[in-house]
Amino acid sequence: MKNKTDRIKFIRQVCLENNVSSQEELLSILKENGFNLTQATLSRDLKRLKISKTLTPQGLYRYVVPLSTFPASHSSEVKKIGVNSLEFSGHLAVIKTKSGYAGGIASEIDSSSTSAILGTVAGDDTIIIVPREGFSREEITKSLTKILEESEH
Amino acid sequence: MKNKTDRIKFIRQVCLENNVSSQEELLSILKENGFNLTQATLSRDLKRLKISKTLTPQGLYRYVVPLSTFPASHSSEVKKIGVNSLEFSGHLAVIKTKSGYAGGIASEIDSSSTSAILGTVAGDDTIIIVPREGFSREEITKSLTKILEESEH
DNA sequence: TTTCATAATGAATAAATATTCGGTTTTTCT
DNA sequence: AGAAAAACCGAATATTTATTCATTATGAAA
Repeated sequence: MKNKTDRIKFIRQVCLENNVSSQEELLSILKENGFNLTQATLSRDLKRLKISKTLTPQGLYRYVVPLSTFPASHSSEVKKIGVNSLEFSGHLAVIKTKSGYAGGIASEIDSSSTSAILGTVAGDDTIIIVPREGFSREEITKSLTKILEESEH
Repeated sequence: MKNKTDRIKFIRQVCLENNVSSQEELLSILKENGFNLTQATLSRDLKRLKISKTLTPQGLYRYVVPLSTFPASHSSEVKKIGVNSLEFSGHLAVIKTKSGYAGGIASEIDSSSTSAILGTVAGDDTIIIVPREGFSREEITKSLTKILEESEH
């Protein structure tokens, strides 16, 4: 019996690589691969992954993985080298960095694809961060902290 | 009694402007506006429009109109290569692109001289778009869709 | 106009998906 | 460790959505 993390990853993988069109179908694939669960759990997993059924241009149904989902992890409290400050203005967040660091750090943020952050643009020592609507400053801060920690090793 | 074409247009409009989360809800909006139909027909209409229920980052369900089904001046259904998504946050719009494409696409937007868009800045895979005051999200979406389609040949 | 084909639609139903409920396990906090 | 809280999950169920079936409208061709 495999654990939840593996299952979630596997579901994501299957939806990326195959053309799954219903939960029943996905469920049987999962069972073939040794994951034992019910449709109820699968429905919840899909919700966690924000995977939803959409229509292809051909009019077929298909589960698609949004770009912004990622496997979560835990945090301590280290701070990224090069980052000087994080401050909010209106609904934007701004990170000030050492000169020349902005681009590199911004791309780490981009590649983390946390759902809290819609996108970033960087100058030389400044990163403008556009949060997704509905996320609080606290949530944004948490996400950023986590990202900047994780990239530290 | 209004006709099918009007109804379809209206459905798209409502899904763009409101946060509809079920067919029942949409149905009652339609009825309030003089459209008389059943859930069966609505389901078919949504399928025609390729509108599907997706999950917001907050975990709420919502019907969304795909970028590619907007009525364009030239109705090529082609979506701009490199563009992954368009989303709004506050009064800004953000386009996510394939890595490295943001600059090129942003300059196409800049040179389009649409009155709806004040300016853009681009990172590596993100374009932040600053709309002109007084333009709705829908108008911005339409403008962008048109620009990205037109630049396709 | 009549005929034939096609599209549109609603009622009923099937199919698919989300959630509630209760029990269990896991994590967190002291 | 032990209590409290939170996460997890299946069974059953509620809800939501797609489709089938039958009927009526629409339109094109003879």
